[in-house]
Amino acid sequence: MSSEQPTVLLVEDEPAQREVLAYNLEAEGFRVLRAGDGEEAMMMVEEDAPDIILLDWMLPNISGIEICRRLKTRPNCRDVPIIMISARSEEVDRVRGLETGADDYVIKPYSVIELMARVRTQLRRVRPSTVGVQLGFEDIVLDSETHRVTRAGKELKLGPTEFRLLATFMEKPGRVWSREQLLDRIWGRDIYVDTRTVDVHIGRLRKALTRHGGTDPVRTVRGAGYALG
Amino acid sequence: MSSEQPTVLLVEDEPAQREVLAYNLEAEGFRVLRAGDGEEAMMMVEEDAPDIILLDWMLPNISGIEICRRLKTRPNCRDVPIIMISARSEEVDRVRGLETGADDYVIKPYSVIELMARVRTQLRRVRPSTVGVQLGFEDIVLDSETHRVTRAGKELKLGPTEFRLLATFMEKPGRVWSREQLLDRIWGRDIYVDTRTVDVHIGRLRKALTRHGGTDPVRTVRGAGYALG
DNA sequence: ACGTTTTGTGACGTTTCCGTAACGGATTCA
DNA sequence: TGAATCCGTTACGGAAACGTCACAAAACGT
Repeated sequence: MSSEQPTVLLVEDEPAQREVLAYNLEAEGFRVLRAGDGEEAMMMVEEDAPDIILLDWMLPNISGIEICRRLKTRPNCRDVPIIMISARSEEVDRVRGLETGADDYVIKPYSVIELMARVRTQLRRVRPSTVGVQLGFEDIVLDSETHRVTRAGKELKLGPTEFRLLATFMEKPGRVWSREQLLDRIWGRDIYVDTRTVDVHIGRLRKALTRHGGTDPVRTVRGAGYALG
Repeated sequence: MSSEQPTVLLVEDEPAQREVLAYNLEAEGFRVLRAGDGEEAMMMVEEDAPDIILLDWMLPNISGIEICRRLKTRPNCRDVPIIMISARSEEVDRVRGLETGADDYVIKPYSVIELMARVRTQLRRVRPSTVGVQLGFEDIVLDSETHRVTRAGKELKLGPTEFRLLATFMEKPGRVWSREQLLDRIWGRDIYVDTRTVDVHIGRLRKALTRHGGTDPVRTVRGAGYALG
C-alpha cells in the first residue's frame, strides 16, 4: 500500500529464513506479509497490494519464476517491483530470472544489509512515480514520500489516520472497502476498535477534502463500505 | 455466486471433521452448505449452485471421485472448482483425482490455513468479479468491486438487497431461482422472513432497472420463481 | 510538565431501507 | 363461470445504517 509504511510481501517456504528476513524488514519499518508458497503469494498480491515482493526461487505449488511471470505480464496493473532470491547453485538461471521481469536478483547466502538496501532502492524507483502518476484522483494528489496531500493545488492538512484512509482509497479508486477491511488494513489486523470509528474518520477525511470547496469524493455504499469516486 | 458472500459446498461424511471445517469456513466469511453423502451433494449442487466444492474422497452412496467426474463432465454447465480431500493412505490416487477433473487436491491431515488459502485461490480463478471484471447481461453491467450497476451506460441506484438479487441472477442468466433459494442465499439460511418479501424486492429491482427505459429483464416463472432474461 | 493534536467512543438526529399487510389483477382449474 | 391461487403493487411502521457532535483519554512535541 502507499501510506507511509511500505508493505513487503515475503515469499519464502523455509520458516527460519522467512522469519529472519521478516524481523529485519520490520525493524526497518516495513509492514511484512508472509507467504509460504506460490498460491498464497498470488492471493496476497490480489488482496493486499504490497509495494514490493521478495520472492524465493524454489517454492511449492507455483515456482517463484512463474509467479514473477504472471505478475509482470498481467495487463493494466500496477508495476510491483520484484526481487528474486535464489540459492547459489541456481545462479545459472540469473538471466532467466531477470528476463522474466524481476527487477533485481539476490544470491543466497546474501547480506541482510545489502538486501535491505536493494529493497529501499526498488521502492524509491517505483513509489514516487506511482504517487505522482497513478495515485492522482480528480484533482487530488497524494505524495506518500513527502506525506502531503493537495487538492486543486491547495495543500490539505490530514491527520495520520485520514492520510492512510485516503492512500488506501486512491490505490484503487472506485473499489469499495468494507469497514472491516479498512480496520484490518489501517488500524491493524488484531486491534479491537469499534467499526463505527471508521465512520468518524471518514467524516474527518471528508471535511478535510472539502475544506477549500469541491465535491465530496468519498462515496458511501450503504451496507458495504466506502469508496473513492 | 457473485454477491459478496461466496458459498462453499462441504461434502464430508464424518461429522466432526465436517464441523471443524465448516467453522473455519464460516469464520472466513463463507456461506457453508453441508452434505454428508454423495447424493445429498449432487442435489445441493443443482439446488444452490455453490461457488466451490470441498469433496471428501471416501463417501457413502456415491464416491467423491464419481461426483467429481459427473460434475466435471456434464455439459453446458458452469465450471465449479472442486478441491478433493483424501486420507494419506489413498495418496497413490492423487493422479487419478486430478485426472478426473479436480482442480486441487489436499491430503489429510491438512493445514486448515493452507486449505483456506486454496479455497480462495480457486474462487479467484473462477470469480472474476473480485478482480474487477464485469458480468454482462444485455446492456446491464454489474461490477461487484465498485458496487456499481449500469444499464445502457447510465448508472442505476440499487439498495443492498436489490444489488444482491441482481448479482445472483446475473451469475447464471436464465436460471430460475425459487423464493426459498433466494431467501437462503441473500437473506441467510436461518433468517425467518416471509416468502412474499421476495416479491416486493423483485418489484423494487424491476423499478430500478427500468427507471431509465428499457424492457423488464426479470422474468416471472409462475409457480417456480424468478429469473433473468 | 504543559499545551497541542489526534484518537476512540457514546449519544443523538437523520436518512434510507426493509418487512409486512392489504388490496386488486391475472392465471389456472374444475 | 366462479373459486382458488399466484403474483404485482402500494403504503406504512419500524429498524438498521449512516453522519455528526462533543468529550475524555492518549500520544505527541516542546
